[in-house]
Amino acid sequence: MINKHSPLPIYYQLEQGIKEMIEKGQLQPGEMIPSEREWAEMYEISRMTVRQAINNLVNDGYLVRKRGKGTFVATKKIEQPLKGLTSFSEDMRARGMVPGTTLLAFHTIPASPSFASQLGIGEGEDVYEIRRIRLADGLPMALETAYVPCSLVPGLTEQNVSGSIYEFIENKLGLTIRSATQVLEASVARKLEAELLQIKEGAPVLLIQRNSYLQTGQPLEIVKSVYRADRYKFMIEMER
Amino acid sequence: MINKHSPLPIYYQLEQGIKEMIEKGQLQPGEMIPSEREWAEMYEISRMTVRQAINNLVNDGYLVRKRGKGTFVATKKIEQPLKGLTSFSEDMRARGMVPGTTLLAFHTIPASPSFASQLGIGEGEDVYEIRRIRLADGLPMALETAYVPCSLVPGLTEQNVSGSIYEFIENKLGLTIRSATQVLEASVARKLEAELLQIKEGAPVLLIQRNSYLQTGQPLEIVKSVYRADRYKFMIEMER
DNA sequence: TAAAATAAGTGGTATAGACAACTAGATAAT
DNA sequence: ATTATCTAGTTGTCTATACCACTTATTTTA
Repeated sequence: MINKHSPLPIYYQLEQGIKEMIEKGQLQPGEMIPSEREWAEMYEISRMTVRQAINNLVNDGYLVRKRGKGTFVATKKIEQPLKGLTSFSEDMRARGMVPGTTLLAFHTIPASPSFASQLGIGEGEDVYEIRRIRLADGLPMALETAYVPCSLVPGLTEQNVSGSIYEFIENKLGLTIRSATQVLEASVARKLEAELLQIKEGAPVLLIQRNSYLQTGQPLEIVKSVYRADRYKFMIEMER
Repeated sequence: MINKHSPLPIYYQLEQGIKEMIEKGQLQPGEMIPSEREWAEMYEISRMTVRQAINNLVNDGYLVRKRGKGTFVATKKIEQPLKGLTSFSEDMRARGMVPGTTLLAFHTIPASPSFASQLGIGEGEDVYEIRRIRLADGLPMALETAYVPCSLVPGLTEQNVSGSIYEFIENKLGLTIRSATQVLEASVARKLEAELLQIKEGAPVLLIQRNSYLQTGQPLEIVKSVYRADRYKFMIEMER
C-alpha cells in the first residue's frame, strides 16, 4: 500500500488507500479504523504523516475523529429531492426523517443597519434572534439563526419556537409566505459551529441564507443556516 | 499576540490573530503575509505550529498558499443574484463578468448504466463527454463535465463547445430547454480539481449536478460542476 | 548579448519524540 | 455495593530538524 520511493507523497498514498478501503466496504461506516500509531508502525512511517492523511479524509468527510476513543468511518450522506419552498421540518419529513430542534437562544436585539434594510424596518427596531440546532432523527443537521421583526409576530414564545416557525406563522397568525431568496455557499465549519454540529472544525458545510417574504411583499425573516455537508444535499427543480 | 501559557492552543491563538489582522484590514487582500519561518521566529514557536494555524485559515478561505512564492490574503467573494435557469455564460454576464472556456476534453464514451438511466437512453449508447474549465474574467471559476447523448446533438464539434452549449442547442438546433434539476453540495477540492481551478487542495468547493430536460420531457444533458467557493455563491429565488 | 548555473527564499513533505487531554475499563479503597 | 484511583489506549498539541520542490533574482558562463 505504501511505497516510500514513489514520487507520490506518503500521506497521499495512505490517504488514497484508506479511502479505497472505505469505498470498497472493507471499512464499514461507524467502524473504528486502526489508531494513528498502528498505521505508523504498520508502514514504518511517522505518526505526523499518518495524521496528515487522516486529516484530509476527515476534511473530505470520510472519517470522523473522536479524541480519546479513535477514528471512525463516517456515515453516508443523505440525498432526497426538495420541491419548492419548504421549512426545515417539511424538508426533513420529505426525506423520511424526524425533525427536531434544540433551542440555543431566544431573545430580542435591535436591528443592525443591514438587517433593518433587508427586513424593511427601522434601524434599531426590535427583532427576535432565534438560534437553534436543527436535528434529523435526533442527530444535528444544521445550525440555524433566524431574525424576525417583533412587530410581525407578537405571540412568539419559546414554546412556539420548539417546532416550525413557518407552521406557526401560517397556522396561528394567518400570514402566508409567498417567496424567498436563498444564497448557497460552500464553506468549512468554524470551531463553535463544529462543536454544535458535532463535526470536526474545518469540515465542509453548506451555508444558506434565506430571506422570506409575505404575500404583501413585506420581508418576514432572515435565516442563516449552516448545514453539515456530510449529511445534507440541497436539491432544487427549476423551470426556464 | 501569543501566550505560551494560555490554555488555548498556540496554533489557535495565531490563527485568530492573523484572522483579526485580515478582518481589520491590517492585511489587505492579495497582500503577502510573513513567511512561515518568520512567524516561527517572531513568536519563538515551531514552524509546524505556524503551519497548523495557516492551514486552518487556508481551509477557511482567508489565505492562499503559493509554493515557492508565499502565502497571500485571499480576495473577496462574488455575490450576485441568479434568476431562473441560466447557462454558465448567462450567469457570469449577469454578474458583470466575462465568461470564458478552456476545453480539456471532448470525446464520446458509452453510457454507463447510471447515465443511461438518467438520460433516458440505452446502456452503452454513445454520449459526448465534454470537460471544460469555465472562466470568469479570465480566472478559473468552475470545472465542468457535461454528458449529452450524441443522438440529440449531431452537429456538435469542438468549435461549438468553446462557448455556451445551451446557446448552441437553442439557436442552432431549435431545441428548447424547459426544466432542470440541480443538486448542490459542499465539499473540498481534490488534488486534480485544485490544480485546474488554481486553488489549494482541500479548499471548499460547491458541487452542482444539473440534469436538464427538453420541452418534451426528454433528458438533454447531465452537467457536473465544481465551483470555487471563494469566488462563487449560488443564489436562487423561490415561490411557494 | 544571451543562455546557463547559482543562490536565497518560499511552501511541501517527513521524521522522532514528548507531553497533554480525554475515554473506558480494571483495580483498589471505602 | 459504591466510589475513587489507576492504567492503557486514543487523539490533540508542540518541538526541532531535515530535505525536497518551486520561484525569483543574481551571477557566471558561453
